[in-house]
Amino acid sequence: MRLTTKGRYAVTAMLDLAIHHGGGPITLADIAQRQGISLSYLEQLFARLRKRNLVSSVRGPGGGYTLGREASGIFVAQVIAAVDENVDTTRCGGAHNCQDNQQCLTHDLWQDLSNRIYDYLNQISLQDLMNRSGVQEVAERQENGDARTSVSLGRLKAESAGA
Amino acid sequence: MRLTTKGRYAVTAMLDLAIHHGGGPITLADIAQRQGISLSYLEQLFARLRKRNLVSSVRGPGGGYTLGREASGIFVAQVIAAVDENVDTTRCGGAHNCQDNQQCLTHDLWQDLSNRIYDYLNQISLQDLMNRSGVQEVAERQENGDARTSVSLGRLKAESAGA
DNA sequence: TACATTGCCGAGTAAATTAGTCAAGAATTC
DNA sequence: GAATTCTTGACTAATTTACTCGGCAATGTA
Repeated sequence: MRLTTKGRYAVTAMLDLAIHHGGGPITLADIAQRQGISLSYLEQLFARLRKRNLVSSVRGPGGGYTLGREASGIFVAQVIAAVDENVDTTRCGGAHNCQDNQQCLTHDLWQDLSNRIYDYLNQISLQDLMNRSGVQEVAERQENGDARTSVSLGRLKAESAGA
Repeated sequence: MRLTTKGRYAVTAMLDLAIHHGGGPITLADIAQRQGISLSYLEQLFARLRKRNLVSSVRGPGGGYTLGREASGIFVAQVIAAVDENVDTTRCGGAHNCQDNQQCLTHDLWQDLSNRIYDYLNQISLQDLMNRSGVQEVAERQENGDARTSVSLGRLKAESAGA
């Protein structure tokens, strides 16, 4: 399993979406501001999330993104896989041609590890994350705007969000 | 836990060392040839492994590397940590300042995952890997030279190894 | 003592990836 | 028709990876 900031950003953004779910679509600008992620970068990530039906979008004023299905049916592994495409730790990507068309010495080790990481992350849903102790507190702090100091706002123009 | 080819190379090389242990030091040139890793790159990795006392070296003709301690006392996590320095999946490296000096929304998730991966890899020794079913077969194939076709030999000059 | 062998070290580098920016356009609502 | 929001694609700076290259240091053997 490749674990990069790309995947982290995606999971964080999806969790933000899950937390603010219910009151209509959420704009990427909001997520960008709350989570301190560049808007343009989020756009790229959400393009991939949308292809996998993990989110659905509404255009126009009042538009934004909503979860593609309920939070309990979206798993962390799916989110990471959507943005990282490459989801294993082997050199060969599951094939056995890591070295000169043969299996390398440590192939099985990485294969096992990949499976374990995947299984772990594939059992944690966004709903599970929401229920965790720390998450609600952090979310509330973010809504109060306490964490929007040094955020890179990208091409965000109006700060009409009040706050 | 950062899992890159760098760490994979290191573990593979260490396992090669463990397999060929007992008959005096092993040269990096041998490992490079058997495992299809660039010699100069191996030198860099082994410099770090040596700093952590995972290997010890002997200079001069007949010299090379030996394991720093017995194979059952060297764990995969230690090898990866030695070459990758950065051994966690959080953005902040265990501190809680992932976002504007505050903890980001998914901090705990990555922290948990890091711990799990670490625990898993920290319980697997080189000896364990040697005992695995596939490893011996692959090692034998490599010793017969079956896998030295398209290897990049780096600055290896003489092929006096006689195959 | 010469020299061949091996490790040791630091600088440099091409390719890939990450983490973005920028600009234009399409759908939708007011 | 104007503002808002998603959609798409091209481009780019910084970083990391996976090396290469060259020279020096230690050591064994002739």
